[in-house]
This record gives sequence, structure tokens and C-alpha cells, in this order.
Amino acid sequence: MLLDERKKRILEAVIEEYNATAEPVGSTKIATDYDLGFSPATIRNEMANLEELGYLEQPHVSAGRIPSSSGYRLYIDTIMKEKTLTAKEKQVIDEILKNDIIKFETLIKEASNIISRLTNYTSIAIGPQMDNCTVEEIKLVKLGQDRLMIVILADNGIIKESIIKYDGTLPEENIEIFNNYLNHKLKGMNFNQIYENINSYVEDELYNISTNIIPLVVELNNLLIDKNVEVYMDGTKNLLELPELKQENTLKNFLNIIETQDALKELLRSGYDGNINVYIGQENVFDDFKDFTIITYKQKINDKEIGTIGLIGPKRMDYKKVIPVIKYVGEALQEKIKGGGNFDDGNKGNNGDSGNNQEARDTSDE
Amino acid sequence: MLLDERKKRILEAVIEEYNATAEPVGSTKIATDYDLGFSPATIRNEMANLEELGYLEQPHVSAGRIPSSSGYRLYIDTIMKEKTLTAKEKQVIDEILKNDIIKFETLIKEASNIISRLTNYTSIAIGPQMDNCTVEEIKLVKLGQDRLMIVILADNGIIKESIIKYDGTLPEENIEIFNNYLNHKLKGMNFNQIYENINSYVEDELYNISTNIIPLVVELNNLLIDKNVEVYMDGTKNLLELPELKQENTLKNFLNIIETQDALKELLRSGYDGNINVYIGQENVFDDFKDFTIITYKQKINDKEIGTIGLIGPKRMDYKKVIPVIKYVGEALQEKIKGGGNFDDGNKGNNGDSGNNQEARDTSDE
DNA sequence: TCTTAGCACTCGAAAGTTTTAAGTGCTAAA
DNA sequence: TTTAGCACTTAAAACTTTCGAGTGCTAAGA
Repeated sequence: MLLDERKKRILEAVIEEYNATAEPVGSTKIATDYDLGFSPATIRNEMANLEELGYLEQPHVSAGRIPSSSGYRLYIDTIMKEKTLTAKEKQVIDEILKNDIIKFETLIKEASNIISRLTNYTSIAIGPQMDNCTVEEIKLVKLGQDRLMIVILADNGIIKESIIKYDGTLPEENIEIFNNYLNHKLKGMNFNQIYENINSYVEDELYNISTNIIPLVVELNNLLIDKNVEVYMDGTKNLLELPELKQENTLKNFLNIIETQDALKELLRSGYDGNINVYIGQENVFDDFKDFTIITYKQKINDKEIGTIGLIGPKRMDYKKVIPVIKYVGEALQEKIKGGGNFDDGNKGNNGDSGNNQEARDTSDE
Repeated sequence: MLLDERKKRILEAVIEEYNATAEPVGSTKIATDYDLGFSPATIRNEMANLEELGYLEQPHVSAGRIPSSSGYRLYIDTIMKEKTLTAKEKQVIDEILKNDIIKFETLIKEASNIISRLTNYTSIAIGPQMDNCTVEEIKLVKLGQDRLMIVILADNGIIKESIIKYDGTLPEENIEIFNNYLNHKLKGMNFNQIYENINSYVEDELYNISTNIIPLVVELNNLLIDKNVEVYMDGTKNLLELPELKQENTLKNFLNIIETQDALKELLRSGYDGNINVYIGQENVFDDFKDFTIITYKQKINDKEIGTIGLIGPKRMDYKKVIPVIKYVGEALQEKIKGGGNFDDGNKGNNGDSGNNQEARDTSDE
């Protein structure tokens, strides 16, 4: 259903007024403050129509209207004009992402932090999913008297490391042997594949050299699976201070979201990559999300998902501002990773998809 | 002021009843449920006395009594009998800490996680303070085509690492040179000392070999200071579900504590080490803490502070249970670190201070 | 035909009132 | 020294009233 211009202007006005006040918006307010050239009565009629079409809702008969999820959806997709970031904002973002640290977890945290600061909502981020990575290199590094650092470089550029201690009977030359052996055996192999069959690949043969290999193999194996992957969040307090969260129920839902994380993880892993994904309220199946909007930007390199950044906020959100922020940070991060990585296929540099201006979504109109 | 036995029993009963219900406790409740052998009227008189002495408080004249901070303090120090952990609980703790991972950050997170699960409060933990550490070893590890991992082993056994990329013009043999040079120059030196004067130690000389050393030196230097040290927390939702947190004000304070973290950091860094520290309500100067109790156990090795674990909960807390839990986990962790570290001074094993049964505190009676 | 002034109506929120019950402190008797 | 008895206090809950924002409908005007 395409709306005529007047309905669009009224929907826009209602959304912007509601965004500012968090109170249901009445016809008189629109008529006096938004200069549309119609009387409250006319606007009243149009608002009744917009409600019938499902774009507005009325909490009760003697209240004003609030935007519905589909109202917001329509607004985002076809009505609003995105603000452009100020030079200063861009500068802040560029500055923070412009350093030599190439540890993806650090980068994603930095990005997340900027997002919550620039938007005043709660930023969310998740690290790489290693399921389908392959091993590019393994390094064993002796540290001090009795510790061994295990480092795995994956084909998506992510580095995993852990430290074990051994009981002092692992001679330097054995480390060398293990190192070579592990690289020889595991290079190019899939993480999952190794994880499920590590013993058949490794243990028997190395056993002969030293039983001290066991904890090493165990820990190496642990590095291959993403147990306890956590969603990184910043600025939770921002949300908690919003009027929406004063409602006991909404607060409970929010706390559930941030503590359980399962649904959030799923959402962060799904969606299109290299583009903005916007999930408004009930567009998410999870009941806890019904009063929130989640915006994500998935990072990909060499066709491997390496993490997602984004934000969670109330449905009443300054989309005009927030979406460009996520876009800019997401693209900057993507550039940074591509430009800085110099990964095995030699595809260095950007591939020019940053002009893409269309929102992705994975739900249908309701 | 020493209390007679009857007052102690009544204070104990009030605290236990209040712990269970979070409601002000009346004289009749105590008389009927706690079998002290006195009528409500007698208990009423004693409660009035206890209030005068500052151990109980009355929200309003027609309500029962609640324990004050000094009431809790007295209870913890001289009245309650600590529960001993069940065999099962001990087993759970031992199991989780019994693995070959020697990365302190991981250990402290595991410990923190157990605490929140066993107590149903919010566990808190902070990693090592590196201020006065010295460098024991530096390793540069080449990864893939263009990345370099910098690893620093400190004299407290803590390992710091980061990854930088370089522009592909750093030949393998130079890495070796840098590695040796850095170890030669910096081994045994104090972190702070290096941080403040890194240029005078390093840059000039290495400059001649390659200007590519610069990002390496910058990042190495970053590793030496604890910027952005974060307090690790687990089970925040546990607290948010308590009736105390239903009060807007208390909720705000809690959110402030977990978001700002500054005060919490200070608290976690202070206190006695190798022993329990209990901070009840106003005993803390920070206003946000006034409705909470914080219990900490500071970890130390070779006279260096290497982190603190603990918990934050409401003043109304099952101290009899919680204190032994923190003690047990704290001691187990301490053992684990000492036993597993095999640090440079050869002081392997435990030094037998785990029988210590006395609570430390750093505030005076009020 | 479209717009709008006018007006009766609805209903939640705020303010005010009454009722209830938990718990106290004091007095006087055991 | 203890306790039964009782008047008193007060927060919380339940109920009632008032207020006002905003609506939808009707009929008149452009």
C-alpha cells in the first residue's frame, strides 16, 4: 500500500514527535507544531486512516497515536532522509580505528564503544565465528620456565591463543618437533573437522615422543571451538535511563536479553553482511525483543563471517542519525580489516561497496 | 559495647528473618518462630535497646526492625557460625579450577563464574595490576605474511600479548635482531620505568635497522600500561531480580556501580590480600555502595598483586554461606596459582596460610 | 468534494479519601 | 523481671472523585 504525500508527512511528523517525547501524539500537536497546513480535524481523519492501515496505534481511545513497527518500517524504508555525519563525528570514528592494532577482538570493541557513545544507545558486538575456518599456521612459543603459548592463525585472519603449563619435562627440541608436526598435519584443515577427530590426527604418533603432549593437544582443541563466545556490550546504562525502561516489563525483557544473550547471538550471526540490518520490535520472533529495535552490520572477509557490530535501542529511535552512524562505522571497520589484513588470496584493499545505500532486512511486511 | 547473650540471639534472629524475607521484622514473628523463650513484649523491649545501640533500624514507627550496617558487622564478626561448604560444592570448585590453563585472566573469570553461580549474587573480579612488574621475557612471533605478535612475560607470571601488522618489509632476520635486542635491553626492567622512557631505551638504536620498528615499539609500550582495565562481572541479573533493586534509587546506584567501575576498581585493589574483606553499606565512602555489601579476596604472588575476586550483593545477604564460598574459591585460586606457577624465585607450593579464619576489614567501628 | 469548527463522549492519570492491618510503646499486674 | 492488654501510629491498599487530553462524528463553509 503506497501512501499519498499527506499521509507520509503526517506519519513522519507523528514519528518525529513521538521520538522526541515518548508520549502518544495528538492531532492538535501536529497541526500547531508541524506546519502541514491542515486543521487538527483533518489530521485527525488521516491519523484514523493511518491506524486502519496499521502504521499507527492508539494506546486507548482518549489518547494520541504512537507509531507501530510497520509504521517505523515504512518510515525507515521510504520516508526518512538520513542525516550525514558531521566532519567531527567522522573524524572521531576514523581516529579510533586508525591504529596498528590488528587484533580483531580489540577493533570490534573499539567500534562498539564508539557506537554507544555516538548514539547514546547500547552497542552490541560479537566476535568471529570460527566454525568453518581452516588452520593457516600454528605456533608454539615457550615462555619462561614451564609455559607454552599455543597460537593458531586462521584463514579469516583471526588469531586464537592460549597458554598452558607443562611439568618441566618438555625439552626445547621437542617443542620444535611438535610445532612442525602440528603444522604439517593440520595446516589447511577445517576447525570443526579437527575438533571432532583430533585424536586420530595427532595423539597416537606424538605419544611416542612424550606424553606431555596431552595437555597441549587438549588445549589446542579447545581453541578450535567457540565455547563461551560472549556478546560484547557497551552503554547498557544508556538504555536503562530511557522512559520505556521504567516499565517493569520492558526492563525485565531488556535484562533478559543482555543476560541470556542467546537470541542476541543468533541475531548478530544472521542478517546480510556488508550492509545494515534493521530489526524492529515484533519483526523479531523473540518475545523479549518486542519493544526494541536492533541494528546490525556484519563483517565479512574472504567470504568468512568474522563478527558483527550493532546496537540495541527502543523502537522509538533517531533512525535518521543512528543508521548512518552504524553504516559509517561498519564500513570503516570493513575497510580497515580488508586494507590491513593482506590475507592469503591477495585481495588487498577495498572493493568499492561502500556506496550502497539500501537497507537490508530479513522479514516480510506484516 | 558487648551484648549479652539474649540480645545477640535476638539480633541474630532479626538478621536471619530479614535475610529471608526482605521485610521489616516484628517482635511477634521472632517470638513465635525463633523459640527464644520470651514473649513479644520482652523482645520488643530488647529490640528497642538494640535500636538505641545502633544495631537495628526502624523504617517508620509502625513497622518492624531491619538490621543496620553495624548490626551486620557485629553479626559477621562475633555472632554467626560459618557454614562449611558441602562436599559437592567443594568438588565443583576444585573441578573447575583443576585444568592446565595457566592464563590468569581465564582463571579469574572461571573463579568469578563459580562464585556467582554458588551464591546467586553478582561476582566481580579484576585482573593483575602491572604497575610494579618487571619484564622477564619478550618474544616476537611472526604470524602469516605480515603480522607480528608481541608477548611479554612479567615477573608475576602474567603474560601480555598483542598483535600488530607491518607493511611487509620486515625480514625474518630483523625480527630475530629486534627480539634479542629488546630482551637484552628490557629484561628485568620495571614496566613503569620502561613506559616513561621507552624512547631513550630503544628507538634511536633500532631506527637504523628499520623504521618499521616504530609501530612495534608503540604497541609494546601500550602493553605495559593498564589502560582500560575492566572489572569482570558475572550474574548481574541475579541482583537485578532482588526486591531491593525494585527501588528506583537502589537500581540507579547499582547501574552506576557496574557502568562506572571506578569505585569498584579502587575497592578491588584495596583491602588485605590472602584474606576475606567485607565492606558493608556505608562502610564504603562511595554513596552508590550504601545499600550493598562487597566481599573481596585479593590474590598475591611473590608480593605482587595479581588480581582480586569477589562479589557484590545486597546488605541483606546470607553471610554464613557466602563468606565461606569466597574464602574457599579465593584460597583454591591462590593455591592453584602458587602451585602451578613455578616462578623465578623457586618458591613453589603453598605456604600454609589457608587455615586463617579471621576476617579482615579496613574500616573502624562506627 | 474537501476541510474544519463545534461538541459530546471516553478513559487514563492524578488527587483525594477511607479502610486495613501490622507493629509499636506504655502501663499495670503477675 | 516478664508479660498481657490496649491505645496509638502509619504505610499501604482499596476505593472514589476530578481533570483534561484527545477522540469521532456532525453539520456548516469553501
